[in-house]
Amino acid sequence: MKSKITLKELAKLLNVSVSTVSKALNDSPEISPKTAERVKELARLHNYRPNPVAVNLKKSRTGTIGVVIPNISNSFFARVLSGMEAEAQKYDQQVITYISNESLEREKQICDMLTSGFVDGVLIAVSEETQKKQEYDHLFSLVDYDIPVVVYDRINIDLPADKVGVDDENSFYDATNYFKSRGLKKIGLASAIHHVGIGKLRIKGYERALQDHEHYLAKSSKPVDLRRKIKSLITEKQVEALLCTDFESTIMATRIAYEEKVRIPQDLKIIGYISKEVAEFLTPSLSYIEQHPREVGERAVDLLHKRLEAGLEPDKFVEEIITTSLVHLESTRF
Amino acid sequence: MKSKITLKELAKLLNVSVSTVSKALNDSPEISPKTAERVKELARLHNYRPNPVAVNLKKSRTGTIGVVIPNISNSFFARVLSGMEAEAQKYDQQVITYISNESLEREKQICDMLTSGFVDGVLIAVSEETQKKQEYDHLFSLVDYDIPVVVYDRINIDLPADKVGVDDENSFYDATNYFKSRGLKKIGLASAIHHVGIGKLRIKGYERALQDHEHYLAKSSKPVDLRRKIKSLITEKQVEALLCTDFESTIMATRIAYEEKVRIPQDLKIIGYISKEVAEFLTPSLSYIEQHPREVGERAVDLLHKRLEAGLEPDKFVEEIITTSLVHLESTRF
DNA sequence: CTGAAAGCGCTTACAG
DNA sequence: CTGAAAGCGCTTACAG
Repeated sequence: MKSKITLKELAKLLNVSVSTVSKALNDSPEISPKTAERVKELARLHNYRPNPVAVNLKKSRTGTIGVVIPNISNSFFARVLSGMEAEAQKYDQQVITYISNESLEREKQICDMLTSGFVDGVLIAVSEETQKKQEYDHLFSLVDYDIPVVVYDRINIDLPADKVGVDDENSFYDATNYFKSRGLKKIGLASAIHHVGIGKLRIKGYERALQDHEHYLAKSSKPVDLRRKIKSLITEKQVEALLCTDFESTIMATRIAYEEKVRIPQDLKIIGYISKEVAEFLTPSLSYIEQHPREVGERAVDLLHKRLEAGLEPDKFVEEIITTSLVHLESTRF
Repeated sequence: MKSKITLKELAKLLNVSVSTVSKALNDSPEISPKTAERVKELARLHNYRPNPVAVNLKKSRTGTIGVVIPNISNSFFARVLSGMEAEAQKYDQQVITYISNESLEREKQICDMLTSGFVDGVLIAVSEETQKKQEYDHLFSLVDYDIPVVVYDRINIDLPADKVGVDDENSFYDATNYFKSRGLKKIGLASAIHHVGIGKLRIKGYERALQDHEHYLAKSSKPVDLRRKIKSLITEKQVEALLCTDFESTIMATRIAYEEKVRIPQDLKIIGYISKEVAEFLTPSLSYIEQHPREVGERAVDLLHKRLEAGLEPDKFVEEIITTSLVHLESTRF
């Protein structure tokens, strides 16, 4: 049972003052090499670690950053968090996690907590409900309290904050163009999330690339309807390729293709928005849009760090867009 | 731009001492109702919130709990975290998240950090590598530093700590018996995680229930091998039911059944260890073992809280097992 | 080069 | 009922 040793105790053991010990351990040039060595020696022996709470109080900071996540079961956000955690370690910041469960009410509670000084800065992806109701007062109050905020992923919101987003629109613009460039004419899109921001953007990218061609859309948040619509696209319209904006529509499309004996990729190419793990695992393996969630997390932490270190111009906010990649597996083989 | 007001400033405005303000805000009986009201009034007006770092320093605590997660992309752990976060809020504790990525090295680093006083207690599921190498020194050092530890999920480890686990063995024992009770004779099991603790337990439950019957096992961590073995079980051995210990084997089994025109549930019943979201979404929907991850998280936080409040007997550790439920969807319809 | 002092923002015995 | 003082464990001007 080791008990934590303090600066004061260390000082007593060494017969020097607390200030000397503190300076020695912090490599202050004021201290003689000899004393410094003595101090460090004993500190090492006792495995001394400064009490972070005391250090933070002294430095008027918390040493933590608050991360607000709408839905942790979504593996995209889970990976973003992972990137944040790794990057925060580099800056010796601890990550405090808050989960809003896509609820505006919960998000308000969280922001209220955050304004009382638990964290040095906040990384947030706003909840769906918040987006829908466009109620941003609680976010502005963070800003009012001088707490730096970085908005990540769901950046379509008018807030004086730095932002890190994913290039949703271009991902499907490029994917659609890829199919066009390979000579495909009938390119369809399936979506179970056409009503939310990222869904809209992906669809927009598809439509922008396809403005001169015919569109083939299967959109519904109701599984039964979506299934019917996708089936129609595959069997009646006989689309040659299908872009799927989300996990549900992707899995459904592959399943329907299989049931209808439409071969992937021979008769139908598919690109989905699913995670690498699932994509590689399916039969055939599924080409997917890689969003680089870890990078989103890392960049968000970096931006916050720069902001905290005053490395960014005040009142001028940065917006970073992480470019997606199209990863080709079996389902897009020509 | 509101700037945070301090006790001292509040005291000056009110012409009373800092102690009086502090006591008034903490509802000390020492303070006259009149003063208390005056103080609270002004505090409300300025939206005063005590600086948590200062309060924590004074109270010799951190106000945070550290959660170590092996793999946040695993939706089980994501949900556990969600439960922890919700429960921690109730106790006004902040959750600091650390992700070990199943790496012993990383886990050691994390534990090293944690011993220097960032948190009041630790909730940990040890990494796979740690389990395999059975190197637990870093965990013992947490205990040595008097940091209460609660081990969750992967509790098969000899550490003086409270534990919250899932009843992996019984889940498959019960599931197997369910099939037996319905008169099935050829009950198989597929696993891509037969080499790790939870996989072993699930298989053990299956074997215990089936001791007098023949076993039908398909185990491999290599997709190609696993696929071959599952296919053999389904087509050659013609098992009537299949228990799958993990996501990979579950998806693979349904796929193979479909390819081989083995109908689910008519010819083959399946129970898998997959999340509700995926289970309900598949065609047909898949019966699954619900592990109640949120509850695991909640109970872990509760235990830690009790331990911190000295509500648990010292040197006597609690082990809680969360009972799983078998959720019947279409794949087990008789 | 070393140390006494002030202070980060609180809480809490203790004196009056 | 109120306030001065000590202290949580540090850091950092400042004096010597």
